Amino acid sequence: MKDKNISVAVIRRLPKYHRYLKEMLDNDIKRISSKELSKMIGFTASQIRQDLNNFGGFGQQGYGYNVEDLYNEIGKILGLTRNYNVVIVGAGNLGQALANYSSFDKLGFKLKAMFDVNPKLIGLKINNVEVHDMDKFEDFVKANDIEIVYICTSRDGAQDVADKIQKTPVEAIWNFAPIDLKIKSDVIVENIHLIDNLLTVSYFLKGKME
Amino acid sequence: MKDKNISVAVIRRLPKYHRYLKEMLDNDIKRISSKELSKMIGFTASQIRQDLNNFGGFGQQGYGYNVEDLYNEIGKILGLTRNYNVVIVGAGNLGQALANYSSFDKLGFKLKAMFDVNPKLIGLKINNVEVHDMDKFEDFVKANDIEIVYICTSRDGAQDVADKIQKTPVEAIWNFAPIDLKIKSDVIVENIHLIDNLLTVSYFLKGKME
DNA sequence: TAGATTGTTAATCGATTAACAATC
DNA sequence: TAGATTGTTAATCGATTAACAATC
Repeated sequence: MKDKNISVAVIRRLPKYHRYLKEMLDNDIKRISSKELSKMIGFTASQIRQDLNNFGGFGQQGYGYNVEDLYNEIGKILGLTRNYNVVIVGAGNLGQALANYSSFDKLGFKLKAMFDVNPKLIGLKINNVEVHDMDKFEDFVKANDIEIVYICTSRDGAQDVADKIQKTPVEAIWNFAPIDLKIKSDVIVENIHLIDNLLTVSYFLKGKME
Repeated sequence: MKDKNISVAVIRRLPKYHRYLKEMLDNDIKRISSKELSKMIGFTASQIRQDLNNFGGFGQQGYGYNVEDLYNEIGKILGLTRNYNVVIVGAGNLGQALANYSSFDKLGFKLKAMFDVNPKLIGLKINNVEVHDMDKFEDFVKANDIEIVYICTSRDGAQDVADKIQKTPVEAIWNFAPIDLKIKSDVIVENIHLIDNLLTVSYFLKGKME
């Protein structure tokens, strides 16, 4: 399975396929055609077939796709065949919210520790995971094979964290701070820019009003 | 300013322009050319000029763009010239995190109330905003000219909230539940699908490893 | 077998980039 | 004025959709 030259647009649709297939699986739906799936998921049948064929022929002419097989295949493509060690930096409300999401854990994203600079938070246990002093960050991350860091600090703290991360073997950052991190190494960065998203809401709202 | 037939791709870049221009403004940068901005923001100069010209000629040949003017113009395009009344449904960690973000407030998104079904949360005050019983939702929303609802419930509660919303004049939903809401009316829905985003992280991580 | 539906190629559409005349 | 940089048109590139032969 050589995932070469797959466009980002395709990749970003994969989790949605995964989500819908899981739902069908839970509802005991055994097979699905691109046409039926199209109706549910809102992509064209043609696009669905194109998307899936980037990774291999998972379907069968005249039949469609086996839901369970396709679900598993997409899981594999998304890297859900193993666990990932994770830490959260920033143990405020958002960090705590993420620490409490059991769905991340179920998918294999295993939270090993949280970090903060605030003495009031250090020592707390959130969902059985301890909040450590940020001083311990680099050592902990190196000693525990941490691969992904969720950055839940304020805007101002985020770049510092990114700089520290680049001195460790951490492979990926999931960034919630409203800033584009400057990264020299090949660390993967995926951003959740909440404000950017909220501003599109007001944009569309404004359009509706006119 | 008739924002007609502007593609969504353009719209989703606008908040990033807004963010960078704010930063320049804070750093007393008075003017910027598309070429310089390109270097900072990572879009091509050509794309920047194309994007901006969808909304009007904000620049000046031989000079570039006035940072403050452009910042204000983009703010206007994004609908940041007035306040929006907001409520949050779901007063758990995530709801509380959003309630505490002062940046939303500063941009004009004014949180008027929170709602939950959990008796332990009802009556609490988060950042001076009270958590009400979900029973009061419809009445409150109608009586207080609420335009945007942030849905921070679990997956299972979200569609119920969406159904309730459709019985009110609420115009837009910012949805954090991992589900695609079924909406019959023309309510705007903007999703933050955290899991979908996290799965792209594991996808790219997997690609790196190979 | 006949019907259904995929896999895949070709056509279309839209978005990005390049180029340059207009003009500050 | 000369240099710089926009606004805008044209060219290119990539993504989506349509079509249909292959085949289960």
